[in-house]
Order: sequence, then C-alpha cells, then structure tokens
Amino acid sequence: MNQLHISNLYKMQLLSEQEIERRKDREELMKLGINPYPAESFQINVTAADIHKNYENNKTDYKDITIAGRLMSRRIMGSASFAEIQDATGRLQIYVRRDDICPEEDKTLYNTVFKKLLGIGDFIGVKGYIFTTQTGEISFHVTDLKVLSKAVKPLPVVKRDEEGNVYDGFTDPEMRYRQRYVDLTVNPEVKEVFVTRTKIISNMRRFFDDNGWLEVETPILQAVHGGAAARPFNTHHNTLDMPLYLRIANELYLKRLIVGGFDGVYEFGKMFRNEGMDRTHNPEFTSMEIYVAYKDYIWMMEMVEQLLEKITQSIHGTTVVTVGDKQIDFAGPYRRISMYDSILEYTGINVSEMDENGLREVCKNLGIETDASMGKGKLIDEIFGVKVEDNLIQPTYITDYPIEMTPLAKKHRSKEGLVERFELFVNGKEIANAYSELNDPIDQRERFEEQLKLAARGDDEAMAMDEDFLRALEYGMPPTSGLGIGIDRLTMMLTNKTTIQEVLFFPQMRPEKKVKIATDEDFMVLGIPQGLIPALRDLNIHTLEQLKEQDANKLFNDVCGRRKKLKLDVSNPTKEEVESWLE
RNA sequence: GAUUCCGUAGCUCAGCUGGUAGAGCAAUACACUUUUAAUGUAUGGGUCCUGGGUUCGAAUCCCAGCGGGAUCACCA
Repeated sequence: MNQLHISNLYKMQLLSEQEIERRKDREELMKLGINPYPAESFQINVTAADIHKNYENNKTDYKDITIAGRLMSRRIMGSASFAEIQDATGRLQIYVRRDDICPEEDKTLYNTVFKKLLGIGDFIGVKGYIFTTQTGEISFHVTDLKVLSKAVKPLPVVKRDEEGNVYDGFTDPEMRYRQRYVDLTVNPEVKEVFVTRTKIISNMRRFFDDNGWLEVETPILQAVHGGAAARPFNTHHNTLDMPLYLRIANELYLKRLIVGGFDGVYEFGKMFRNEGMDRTHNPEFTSMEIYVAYKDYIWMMEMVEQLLEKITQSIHGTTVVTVGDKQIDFAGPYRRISMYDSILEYTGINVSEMDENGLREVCKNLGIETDASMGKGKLIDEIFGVKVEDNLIQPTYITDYPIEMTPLAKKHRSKEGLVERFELFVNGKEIANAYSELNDPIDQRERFEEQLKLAARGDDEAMAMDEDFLRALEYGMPPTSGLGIGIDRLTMMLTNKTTIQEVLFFPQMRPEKKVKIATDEDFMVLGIPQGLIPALRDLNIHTLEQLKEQDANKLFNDVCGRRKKLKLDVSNPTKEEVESWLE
C-alpha cells in the first residue's frame, strides 16, 4: 500500500494531520521490523517516585535499572536528547544519546525511531542508570530503548513551570469527563482525588472490619424498590417476564440480614435514581450503609465521630480539613441539636407544637413555597432546609425528626411525634443519616400505610409497601441502629471539590453524537465512481445523509468543478448519473 | 426544571461596528552532546458545533437545534 493511498484512506475517516502522521509512523516502525505493540511483558525494576525519593541516598542501587512509561515531552539536540517519561507514580527525565543506544554502525534506533517515529504519548521501556545533570536534575541515562505502544492520537501538552503555573491546560470539563483517560494522563492532580476516594473507602472498611462487622452484598435488581424516596430505573427480566428496578436503596435488605442473625452488616454499593443530574447528582452514586444490632442512634453518633476522625487523620494527617474558605474539624464530639431547636435557634419560631396549617402559615411568612401534597414532615423539612442547613458549618448532628418524614425509624423513646434519627451536617450539607431502626412490625405496617396516603395526595417520592420486609420484621429484628453515608459527597468534602463529576471517574454525560462517515464502498454502492469520491469529500459531503440532502443540479455542477480543481483523473459524470446517486 | 454564558487548528485561546481565518504550544523539515513550561530557522494544518434566515458578502447579526459550564430550585 503506497503512502498516498494510506493518506487518502485516513483522510476518509476525517483524521487530523497529526493523526495521519502518527499512523504513518506506526507503519514505518513495522517496516523497520519493530512491533509497535509487542506482546511480551516488559520487566521493570523501579518507578519514577522511587528514584526521586531514594536515589540521593542509595546511588549505587540505581546502576542497572529498567523503567517504562509514556513519553510526555522531548527536547532534541542533535545526537542527544532529553525527554520525560511518565509512569504510574510520576515523571522522570531521561537522557538519550545516539551513540549509547546505537553503539554499532547503524544509528536507526536513534535517528529514525526515537527522533522521528516516536512522539509524545507513546509508551517506551528503557534500560540504563541514574545520574544528575549539570542543572541538578535527577535523570535516567538510557542505554537501551524499546517501543511498547505507539499512540496514534496526539495528547494535549500541558506545561508547568517550577512555581506550578499551568500553561496550556487541558481544562474543558466536557472533554475532561468524556475522556477521563486523557485527563488522568495530563493532569496528575486528578489522580490524587481518586486515590483519596479509595483511601476513604478502604479506611472505612478497615474500621468496620476491625469491629467485627461483615461486608455483604445485596440485590441491585429489585422487584420492589424500597428504602428511600426516589424514582427508580425500570428494567425487565426476560425469563421471568417481569419488571425489575435498579435499587434506589439497600436498607430493607440489610435489615433482613440483621433479622437473620448477623450482629453487624455493611455494604458499599451503587444506588440508582432516575432523577435530575447536576453538580451534586449523578444517576448512579455510591452509598455505604451499615446496621449494627443491639445499638441505638446515640451509640451511632459516637461511632461516626470515631470513624470520621480516623478517616481524616489517615488521609490528611490531621482532623482539620480545608473546605472552600473554611477549616472544618472532624474531631468529635460534634454538636447535637434537635431539629425543632435548630429551627427555633435560626428563625425564633417554635414549630414543635404546630399542626399542618400552622406550619403552612410559617412557610408563607418565611417566603417558602408549599403545595397541597406536602405533609407536616415535609413542611418542617422545607423550613429547615431554607433557614437552618446553610448555617451548619462545623460537624453538627441534627436529631429527632418528625415521624411523618421518616417511615423506617423507631418512635422516639420520650418525645411524642418524633423519631430517633440524626443527620450529620458539615459545611451546610448532609453527609450522614442514621436511625434507631424501627423493628415493631405492626408500627412499620402502619407507617407504610401512611406513606401510601401521601402518595395518594400526589407525593411521588412516598415509599412503597414491602410485604416481604414486613414478614421479616414479624419474625423479629433485634434493636438495631443503621447509618448511611454518601461516599461521593463525603469524598467531595474531603478533597475540596464542588462537583460530584470531579470525584467520579466516569460521570454520566449525554452521548456524543457519532456521525456515520461514509466509506468509499458506501459511495460506490450508489454507483459513484471511486475516482470522484475525493470531489465529494472536498465538498464536505461525508455522510450518506449529507449526500441525500443535495440538490441534483447543484451537486452535478459542484462535482464537475471540484473534479477540475482537484485534477482528478476521471471523466465527469452525466447529470443523469448524479441524479441516480441521490435516489 | 428556570436563568445565563460558552462552542474557532491536536491543545489553550485571540478574532472590534459583517469584507480573503490568527497566535502560542503540539506536528513536519533542517541545524544543535547536559537542556528546564520556553534552542533557532522554515513549513504544513480549519465542517469557525449543526441547520435555517438577513446580506452583494456571515466565525461575526437573527432564529431554531445539539453539546457543555455557571447560578438557582429538588433530592443523596
């Protein structure tokens, strides 16, 4: 296949100049007998981070080493070059000298392979030794070089100076999220966020395991979507020929396991809610839920304090975390205030004795919109959300919620009309939710029935009845405390990010519009001579849809004109032929 | 969902009241043996998001659509 033919083939796919160039480099490597994608493993014995950390103190250990990674920059100076290689741990400067990697007569490996056929983004493996340059940079002197993978798309080049100023940043959020692999490659700080995310989860898991609680998995496909107030994703099982839902919560399953005799169970898992997407909501998100038998919500508050103290300590080395312009201290104990007291504190209004109409009046006076579907619980929640939430900066437990808004929590031991529940607020955001779990099956049935009434009034978030869960409770569940933590939200807080997309590798996005580019064959099937196809492409007709939209007369004139301009070695079509293409 | 802003080369961005599409990096070619985001010289590279409209003429003005950001509302 000649060069011209290759170029045409690639242009057909609407490749950029640089993409075509890199495909040619790939072919050239193959012609030289170098496989740009070798199958065999490449043994490394050191990482970039290791070298930067330990070389100065153990220079003799870095005499015969191999390392592999992606080329991230090159500075060629005739027969010697500096380049940067990036592995999973960071970057390392390498020094490549022609006569070192090509000791014999043949200088192809340096002159052709390294200088011309390799580029930024390609993976290479190198052998050599570490030295320090005159300017004091620890560098890798290459004695042998192997191509490990040729990249045929150019990587954005992001430059940073010594002060950390970024020059041509890869910053467009859309491209960063859609092509996270590029984001991770060129923006090293992005990796840090995800490493922290994993540390949060692994520390949490260790804490639970150390207490003897069991990590479990419960169904994601559920016939009844219970445990939370949200709209689900619907799916269908073919063999059973029945609808199934992707879970919106796993609470009711975890409690079944407590019924079954486990003392403590927890699950990290994806939940799916078919609702809006924005900077704090992704259709799938990760939640951690834990249930511990013979405990109550007072105990749980202490547990959460220990947990968050341990997590912040281990990821930041301190319990004080910077969030935006605030310093937040996760060392316990946290302030505890009841929901009614918090409303009293921030509005001066005592809502504890009010009925639904009184609450509606309060909302009206505070400028809060209400509608007929809202019950007492929801009205209180609205007031709280508008007037209190934003003020809760340091970790604060809001306790004792109205019974109407919490159908799965136990009635308060002493306060009429309330349940034993707390939510932990930090920086104005809820990050944990916990109850003394309701284990009276008769009470639970009545609560579900209340929810059904709310649903009848038009509350589309009201909870559905789960008969099997009730049956489980009827067999008896020990007193239990349960806790849920949104892992994405917690990660946002602990990494100081303001959008959920920054803590998810692959946030949900609208699909990219994929244009179906017509091939030569597609055009030829319509009777278009192959020789005229470049004329069509030059007219920016790349898809069959675009072709079909053309006016026959105009297309006839255009094609003849382009044929002449491009000096195509083929005769003009007749007007009838052009018309036949469009049929 | 509402409001508002944005979409130009592989990347980051200019492009004024409409008049032949620009820069830096990246790429290509040549030179150069210890360089520091950044060597020099030269060269190539564009569906100005898409589709309509106004106009002699649209990247620019108008309308619609697509995609994204920000702010607000609801939920985790």
